[in-house]
Amino acid sequence: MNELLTRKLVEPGAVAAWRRAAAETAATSDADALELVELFFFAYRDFVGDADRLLGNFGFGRAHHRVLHFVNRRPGLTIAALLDILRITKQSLNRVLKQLLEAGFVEARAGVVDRRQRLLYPTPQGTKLARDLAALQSARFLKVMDELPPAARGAASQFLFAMIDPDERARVRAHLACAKTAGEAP
Amino acid sequence: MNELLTRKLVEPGAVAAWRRAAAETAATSDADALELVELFFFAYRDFVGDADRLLGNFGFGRAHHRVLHFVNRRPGLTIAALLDILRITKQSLNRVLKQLLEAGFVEARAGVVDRRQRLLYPTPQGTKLARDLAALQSARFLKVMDELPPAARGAASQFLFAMIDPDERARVRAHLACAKTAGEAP
DNA sequence: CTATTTACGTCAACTATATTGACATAAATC
DNA sequence: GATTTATGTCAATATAGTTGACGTAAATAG
Repeated sequence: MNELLTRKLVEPGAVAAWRRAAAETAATSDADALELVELFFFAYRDFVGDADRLLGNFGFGRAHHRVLHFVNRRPGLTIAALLDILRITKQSLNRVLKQLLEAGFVEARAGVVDRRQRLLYPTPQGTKLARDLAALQSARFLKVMDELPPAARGAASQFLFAMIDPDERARVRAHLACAKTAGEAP
Repeated sequence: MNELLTRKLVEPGAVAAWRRAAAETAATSDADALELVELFFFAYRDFVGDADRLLGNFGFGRAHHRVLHFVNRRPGLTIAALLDILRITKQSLNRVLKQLLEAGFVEARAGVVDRRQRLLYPTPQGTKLARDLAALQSARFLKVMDELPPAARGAASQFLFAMIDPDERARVRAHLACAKTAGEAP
C-alpha cells in the first residue's frame, strides 16, 4: 500500500466538510448523513472482523467475546448487569456463558451480600484471551488516532458517545467509570 | 431528559483527551483505546436499533435492510457487486433477495451488456422503504452533528473512514463516488 | 465451433445467535 | 409464611450465516 495514496484516501466527505467548516457554514446535509451511515457500516464490519479470526481458534464467536470482554472489564459483574449491557435474554446469555464457564475462561462465585447472585470473574486464561482480543481492537484505534490530525482525536470519542441513545448515556457512563483497565495483573 | 445533564454527559474520556490535546501531549493511551472500543459497541447497538423496529413491521430483518439499502443507493447493482459489499455467500444473499423480489421491493432486470448479470433496482415501494429507513439513521447523525462542536463534525467522517481496513478504503471510496443520493424521485 | 469460464440459481445440511413461553429453585424480603 | 427476586433450564422457533455439490445460460477463448 502506497503511503501517499493511503493518505490521499483519508477524506471521503471530509473535504467538503472541511471547506464548509472553514467557511463557517457548518451544516450537515442529508447526503453527508447517508455517507456517514455507510461509513459506520463499513467501519464496524472491519472492526469486529479482527477479533472474529482470533475467536475462531478457540471455537468461540462474537457472543462469547462480548461476555468475556465485559466480565474482564468489570470483574464481579452480576448476571443481571450483564443482561442489561448486552440487551439479550437470559436464555441466550446462558448458552454462551455456560460454555465460557466450562472452558475455564470465566468463573462464577456466589455473591457475598446477596447469595442468589452469581458474580462473574475472568480466570487467568480468560484474562489473557480478553487482553489479546482487546489488544487487537485497541490497535486499530491507536493506529486510527495516529492517522488523524491531533485536533480530531478527542472528537472521535465525543462523536461515538453522542451516537448513543440519550437515555442510555448515563448507563454507559456508569459502566466506563467503574470499568477496570484491561490487562491488569492477571 | 434534562438538557443540562445531557450536555454534561457528552464527555467520557473526552475531558482527559481535551486536557492532553490542550497540553499538546496528544498521545492516545491503551485505556482510552479500550474506552473507544466500548463506545463503538454501544453506538453501533443503538444505531441499528432504530431501523430494526421499522423493519419488523414489514417482516424484514437487518439482512433485508442492507440489501435494500445498497440496491437503492446504487441502482443497477449486480449480484457480484452486492456480494462484494456485504461479504456474505451467494446462498445467504439469495434467501433475503428472493424475499425482497417476491415482496416487490426490489426488481431484477437482465444486464444489457452481459445478459447473465441481474441488475438490481428498487421498485417505488422499495425506494420508499429505503428512504424511510435512511431517514431514521440519518436523523441520528444529523442530531449528533448538531450536538457536536462545529470543529468536531468533519472529524467524525475522517475517523470512520480511518477505521476501515486500508485495503478496503479504495473500494468504499469507489462505492461512495457512484452512489445515488437516497430519496431521489421514486 | 467447440471448450471453458463466468454469473448466477438452488438443494441440502449445518452452525451461531437470538427469540418466546413455561416452569423450577433458592435466597431475600415483606 | 407469602411473595418477590436472581438465576437456571427445557423446548420450540426464527434469522442469518456457513460449506459443499450441482445446474444452467451466456460470454469468451482456442
